[in-house]
Formats: sequence, C-alpha cells, structure tokens
Amino acid sequence: MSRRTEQREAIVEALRGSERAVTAQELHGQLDGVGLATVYRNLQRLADVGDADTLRRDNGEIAFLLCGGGHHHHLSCRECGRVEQVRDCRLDDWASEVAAGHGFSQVEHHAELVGVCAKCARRSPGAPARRARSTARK
Amino acid sequence: MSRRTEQREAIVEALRGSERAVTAQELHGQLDGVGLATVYRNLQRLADVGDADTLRRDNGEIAFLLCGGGHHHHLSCRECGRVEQVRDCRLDDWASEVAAGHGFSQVEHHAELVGVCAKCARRSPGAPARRARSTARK
DNA sequence: TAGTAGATGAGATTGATTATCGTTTGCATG
DNA sequence: CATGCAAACGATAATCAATCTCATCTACTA
Repeated sequence: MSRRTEQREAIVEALRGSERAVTAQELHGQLDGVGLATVYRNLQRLADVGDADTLRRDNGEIAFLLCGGGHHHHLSCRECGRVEQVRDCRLDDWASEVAAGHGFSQVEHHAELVGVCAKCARRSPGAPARRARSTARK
Repeated sequence: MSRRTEQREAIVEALRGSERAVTAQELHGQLDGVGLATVYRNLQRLADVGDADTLRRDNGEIAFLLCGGGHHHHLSCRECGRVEQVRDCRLDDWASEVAAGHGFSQVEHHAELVGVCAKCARRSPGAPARRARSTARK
C-alpha cells in the first residue's frame, strides 16, 4: 500500500536536509523531475501518517516539516524561518482549567512560539520586533 | 480617514451578532446589498486596526471575530464553532524558558484551545473526539 | 516474466482572496 | 444649500495555491 519511488525519496530527502518548513511549491521548484501534483500528494501523505507537521504561513501557504511523533510544539525564527521542535509542554493544566472555567470539555491545545534564533540575533542586533500582521496579505 | 457607511455598519453589526467567527463569503451571503469586495476590505481593515481577530479554518478560509484589545487567546467549540476569548494566560514564563533553552530571544506566543462547549456536550454526550486533520483538504 | 494496484505527470479546474477601475457618497467648506 | 474630493463601493477580472483527471508508468508479487 506504499511503494518506494525515487520521487518520494527525493522529497523526503529534501525535507530531511532542511531545517525550515518548506512548501510544496518550493520543493517542486528545487527538485527536478518531480511533478507538482506528486509533491503535494506525498507531503499530504507524510502529514496524514504523522511523519510531517504542517505550518500555515501568513499568506495561507502550507509549509511542511519532518517531525517525530508525540505531542510537541514549534519554535520558529521570524528572521530565517528555522523551526525547532519543543517537547517541553506544560499547557495541559492551564488548558483544562480555562476550559472548565468556560464550561468546555475535551480540550485540546495548539501553540506556536516565534522568536529570533541565536544566529539571527547576532547578525542583526537591534532589529525591532516585527509587528505580526493579524491577517495575511499578498 | 474613515467614513461611516451603511455597508460597514451592517458588517460590524453582523459580526457583533455572531458568537462564531465568520468568513467574508459567509457575511456576503447573509448580508444583502453589500459587495463581496467590500466585505473583504472591511474585515481586513477591522483586523488591521485591531478590532477583529482572525482564525484560520482547516480548509484555509479566514474567519473573523470582533474582539477587545490586549493579549488573549481563543477557546472554540469544535461542534458549533462558538468562540470565547480567554484572557487568562500563563504562558509567558514557559515561552521564555523554552526560547532561552533553544537560544532564541524576543519570543511571542500564540495558542488555540479547542473543545466542546457545555451546550454541545449536552446535545451529543458520547461523541468521540474528532480526529484533527493535520492538514486541510477540500 | 506477466499482472496489477499504487504512483506519477501534464494540464484543467476550483475557490478564496486581491486588484482594477469607473461610479457613488460621506462630509467638510464657502 | 451647492461644490469638491478623497474615501468607499460594486462588478468583475486576475491571482495563485491546492485539487482533480486520466492516460501512462512501474515497483512489487506470484
């Protein structure tokens, strides 16, 4: 139910070699000889299987990132886009309390951390924190 | 630099009367005599000014919601879509620590809580928690 | 080596969001 | 109240990521 093809391997390899989340369009652009539809299909499959996470960019594009299983969050650099997994999660109690306080049950939470990585901080010291746009714009 | 038009008021009024987040398409559908472009423009403006928050649905659509200022998160019902603001936020310490541990600075965090509201829990008791799709699909 | 279900690629299609542009209209001024 | 004009509108064309189609290819298995 799942074959080994060179296109699929090229895609996984590219993901593995990237420390940023990448979109299907980007992969299709840098890989050669792999159809766009194939890239989309495989990324979707990786996400369904749980081998990849998805991040929604401000403009709506979906970027993919290989990841291990289990509950985790992401910490990404707003300058270079590097993304790191965060396994340290202490939000359950907070989430449960808040939910209970509002009469909600079966809570689930998602969190994203955005900052500036050490490397970028070194490069542009006094960079003012960029104001996050509430909504995307092309 | 900002005029009072009946279209704009109709839009804000509709948002005010909804306890769910709504999309531009939805508003355009239920309001009558308000052009689609106008709905988009006004929602965008509300978001830019900070009077509205945006929620990205699984399929990529952007839903808007009136909201007060200040840092807050959202708790939404996965059954009916009702959204409530959550001002109780204790994630700063966690965020800072995690960031520091990864060499990041100037952290900012975003969190979303999803659960089942009291009303819906009453309506469908044993409803199994719906599996969240890792990525959207049309 | 043949058979077959899983994969792929090129191109058409969808659907939300944006941009364009000529027309309207809120509102301040004389 | 008449006039000027920039802000707003509406209809519709343009974008663009993501999907779907379907004919063709190919990794596996018997």
